[in-house]
Amino acid sequence: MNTMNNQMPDEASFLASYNPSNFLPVALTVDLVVFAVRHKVLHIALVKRGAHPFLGSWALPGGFVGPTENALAAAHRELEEETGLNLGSHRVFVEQLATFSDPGRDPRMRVVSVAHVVLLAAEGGIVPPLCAGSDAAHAQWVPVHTLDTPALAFDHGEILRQGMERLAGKMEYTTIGARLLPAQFTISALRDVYSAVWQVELPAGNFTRKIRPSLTSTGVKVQGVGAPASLFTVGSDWISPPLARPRR
Amino acid sequence: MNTMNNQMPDEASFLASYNPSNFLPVALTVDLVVFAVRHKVLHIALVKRGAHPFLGSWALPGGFVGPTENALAAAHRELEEETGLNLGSHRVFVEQLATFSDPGRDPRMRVVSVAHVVLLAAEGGIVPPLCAGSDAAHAQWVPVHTLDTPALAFDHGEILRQGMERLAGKMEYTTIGARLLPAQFTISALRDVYSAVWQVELPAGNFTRKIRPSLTSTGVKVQGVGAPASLFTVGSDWISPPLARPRR
DNA sequence: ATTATTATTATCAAATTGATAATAACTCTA
DNA sequence: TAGAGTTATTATCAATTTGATAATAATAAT
Repeated sequence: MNTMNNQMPDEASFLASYNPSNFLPVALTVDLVVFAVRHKVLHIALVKRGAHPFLGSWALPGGFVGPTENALAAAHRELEEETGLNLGSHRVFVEQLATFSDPGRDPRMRVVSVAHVVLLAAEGGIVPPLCAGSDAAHAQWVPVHTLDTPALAFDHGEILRQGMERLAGKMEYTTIGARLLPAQFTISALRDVYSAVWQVELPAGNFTRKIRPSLTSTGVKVQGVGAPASLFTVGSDWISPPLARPRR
Repeated sequence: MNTMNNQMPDEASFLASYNPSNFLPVALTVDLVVFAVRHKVLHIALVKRGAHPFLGSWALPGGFVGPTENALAAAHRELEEETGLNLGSHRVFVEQLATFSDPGRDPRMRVVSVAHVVLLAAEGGIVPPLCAGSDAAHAQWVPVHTLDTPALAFDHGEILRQGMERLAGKMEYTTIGARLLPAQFTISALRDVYSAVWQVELPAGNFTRKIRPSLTSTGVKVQGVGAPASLFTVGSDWISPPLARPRR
């Protein structure tokens, strides 16, 4: 078998079969829609751009995918680098959102970005502060529901919109909302997450009745303002039947 | 304003700010999971590879994203080129699935692929035949549920798995299944789509009761083997409350 | 004409829902 | 320390929805 010398003709036939005149290398990046619930308000991590284009505008954190990593690994790495978060000491959840590839989305060159949704667990409503990343950009938590999304840099407003829809939608039929809380949490804290994301108040009694089958009680109780509440962990990733998101 | 000469320093600072040592150009492709229901059986379009690697294996249709098109446009173009389908004369639905970027997914070079789900409408259980594409690869409809997915080329088995999960999942809460049928269809035909995708028989009476609010009757009736059935169009993209997919 | 097949509507007990209240266990404040 | 206020959890119940099954009707096949 000719193992040594078929590498080159192989790649040549590969390119030929795919019509090389249509082939152009692109830069691959990741963009991160990082959510956290601070004091019952849904926030997103944004960086202020320190260079043209969109100098001074808010943008999503992100960066290039390296030659030896996939997009998911790049998302984890950039999360640390751009926000200063120590992933070893925080609960984070990352999932791919969608890829944005319009030829003109970056005015400088062909940049294709794989957007990700990141959920950062808050402890008692407190979220770790963000530090300026490896580039000088200023990073900050910003409330999402009062944000002027069209003012974001590039197509980041549309990415954020899709990220919010993904989070809100998946919270109907999965326990993904618990990723915004510590591993052990009260049902009320989870209900506060739903209120922050869906922007509605859910009746406590019925919420407990419907979410309970997806949770596992630890038996431990914690003191709050009123009666003590049990701590739960996620028992199932699925909520069946799904919670109905009240639509206006 | 220095519009003319800040292009170069701008791009330089862009690259610098993103750590250029981690930057590597990649080839961007699309892969297509093309579904159609033939005679009540869910099929997928596959091409037989005519070159190394994976010579002779089944693979998903796909190809490079051109310099002036986004991934969605490339998906439409490659669908025509690789399967010989005339998009002007068939109902097709295309939506992005996910992006696959593992460094080793193609042994020849760094290829990042944006996978798409494509739904092709069958007319009376008949699906247009596939022709060999612009490259010599042989294209064919293959029943999905009896397919040895791990035997597919590259990571196409995993892409197919995610595509099937997307289709089956979205059919719980949207009328996307109707995209596998002509614009006007009977409730029974739609139920057959659900049976083909979910691999379960759904009771006819209850299915009608639950799907009806999402459909619009045309008033026209068609003759089949039994009683005449009304033709419907999609009235709403959403099914609320969702249909419960029976799980084993 | 009779039988078989299918679409559609109907029926009904069981399960689920939304709304509301009851109860219990705590903190806060005077 | 005795209310008053707050919250978690369970309970209640009428209204709605569900799954199962049947009834009805309209056609083709024999």
